[in-house]
Amino acid sequence: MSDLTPYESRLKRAGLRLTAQRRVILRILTEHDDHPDATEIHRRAVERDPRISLATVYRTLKVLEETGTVDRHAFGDGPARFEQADRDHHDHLIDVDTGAVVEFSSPRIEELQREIARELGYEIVHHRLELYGRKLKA
Amino acid sequence: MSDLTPYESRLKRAGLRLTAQRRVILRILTEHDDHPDATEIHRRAVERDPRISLATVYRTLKVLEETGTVDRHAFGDGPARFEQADRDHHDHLIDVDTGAVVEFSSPRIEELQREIARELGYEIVHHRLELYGRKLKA
DNA sequence: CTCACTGCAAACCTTTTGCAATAGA
DNA sequence: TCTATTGCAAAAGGTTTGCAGTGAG
Repeated sequence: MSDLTPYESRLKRAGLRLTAQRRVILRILTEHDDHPDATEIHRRAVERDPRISLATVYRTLKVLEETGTVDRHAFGDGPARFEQADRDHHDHLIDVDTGAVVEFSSPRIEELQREIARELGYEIVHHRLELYGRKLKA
Repeated sequence: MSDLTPYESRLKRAGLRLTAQRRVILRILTEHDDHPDATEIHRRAVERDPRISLATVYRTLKVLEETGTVDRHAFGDGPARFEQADRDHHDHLIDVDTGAVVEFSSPRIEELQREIARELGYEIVHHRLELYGRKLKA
């Protein structure tokens, strides 16, 4: 009851059960900080506990998304990809050749976005900014 | 041979056949300027020519995308949505309550994007900027 | 002891594809 | 005529769901 990670205690606070499967999935999302899709998360999860089904991975990801623990992204048109949510806000640059994801943030752009939305009569709920680029020759 | 719209002659220039189905789909995309998905385009197409299949709509959209005639968007996580490409570049603000799409453009943001990419060692191939917002009380 | 959660398999939704028939050029 | 394009139906890929069984609290 006492050796809970911040993520685990957040689940409990939300009134959700802390199952073995959820523990494993949480650990996968917090240990690496890449952007795996559900299948990849399932693959990693099964290594640690072969009883975890893909359906549970999807259900858990949905729950974690709803409690604000993970962010869901849809880069390009492939499957959704996930990352833990708690860190600083950032956007993504995706290498079109390799699929690599580089994170960045620009307070100036954020500010311009709010400005534009306000001019159009809107308040921003969330946004999506993705740059798709190719590595420059050095 | 002479009464072709700019879009139709562009197809011919690309060495593609100008079929009745493609004419209808082109007309749907140029007449309205909303952002319909493939099913909606098919629905509108069948009103004009019941022989058009959904498969053809998808194939045509792919061809039109490749020739730079339409842009494909993936707002939120639903089906892809399409619009004609030829107009000025712009980004989208999506009303989270109604699904309405407002277009805007910001040269300043574009410039900042290029700047950021360059700093990270990348050249931008394309980008996606979507604001999801809620109408302000007036 | 309860009912939230799980695994399994089937269903779903969007999009793509193989194949034989059709129709632009 | 020649082959790009089409319709149909089946398949593919990602994600969700119904149901009966399991396990966290």
